[in-house]
Amino acid sequence: MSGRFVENYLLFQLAIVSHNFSQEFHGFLRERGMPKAQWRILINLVDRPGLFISELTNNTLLEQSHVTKVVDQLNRDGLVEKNTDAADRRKVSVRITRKGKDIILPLIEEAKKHEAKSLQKLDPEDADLLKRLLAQLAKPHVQF
Amino acid sequence: MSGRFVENYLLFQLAIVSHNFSQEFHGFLRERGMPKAQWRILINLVDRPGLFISELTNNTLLEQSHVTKVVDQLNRDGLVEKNTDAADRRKVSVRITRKGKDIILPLIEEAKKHEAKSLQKLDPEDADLLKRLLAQLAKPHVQF
DNA sequence: CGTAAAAAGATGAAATTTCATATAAAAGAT
DNA sequence: ATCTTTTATATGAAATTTCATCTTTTTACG
Repeated sequence: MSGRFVENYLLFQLAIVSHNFSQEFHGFLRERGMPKAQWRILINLVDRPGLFISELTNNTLLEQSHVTKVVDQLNRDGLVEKNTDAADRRKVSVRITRKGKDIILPLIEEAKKHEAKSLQKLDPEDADLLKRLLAQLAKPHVQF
Repeated sequence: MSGRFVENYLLFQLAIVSHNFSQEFHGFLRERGMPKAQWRILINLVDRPGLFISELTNNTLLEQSHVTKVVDQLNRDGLVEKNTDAADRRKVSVRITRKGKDIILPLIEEAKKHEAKSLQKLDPEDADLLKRLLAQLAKPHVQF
């Protein structure tokens, strides 16, 4: 173990691993004309009845204004539809369309394959362990 | 465990955890006028005799042209200096200056504190385990 | 109620990041 | 040695992403 800060900075190591995997798959997506922001939004919508812009913002690691813009693009392309919420007319509910599903479902299958390949580097128990550790880290937020 | 793809997509969970931690600390850095790209470059330079642009590109998760631009900015601000390599005059060696160190070292102390706080969510053995798993995942690259 | 404060999204300008390509140097091939 | 290819970095335009702010709607409170 080196004395260098950067090599022992666990959160940077986490960023590296995450980034490397993401880049692999995002490159694949880009070739198919799907930027990562669209991907993240669509995989959140695919098996839910609809989410508000604010919920998408919380779940996609994107900025609110960015979500608004990408959702508008997806809407123009017919992959999602927007509806103002009847109960609270400030809120905008975003729902994936059939066309959107037809596009995203095959890509999700590819993502599963990619994930399986990626995790082959770990013993199966270790993969479960990693999942548990990540879940534990994900929960609260450190107040810095 | 839900049947929803996104909640079982380990590599996205990894992205979420990494992003959340990074955002916490990058927010802190931004308040001190240090964008994340500068931070990443400087922590790679701080305890090494000098790195080429290409090495920084490999170690910072940034694009080559982005590294060039940020290094130029750091150079203008006097935090690093650039020198063409004598042996291979295409290469540019980047070295942190005393001023750069004076700025980055206190921030690294803060990063260590932040990391320690973040990892308090895990048992110490689990933190070591996580580190091991990440190291294992970091090594090769899946050919997608 | 009526007004103030808070919350949800939208918007345009500014900043950042990427992409494609240019330049320059080194390495390889004939 | 000359020519070709590859490698390292730089550059400018384009695309993406963020920031600050605006509008609309809801909530809170006197």
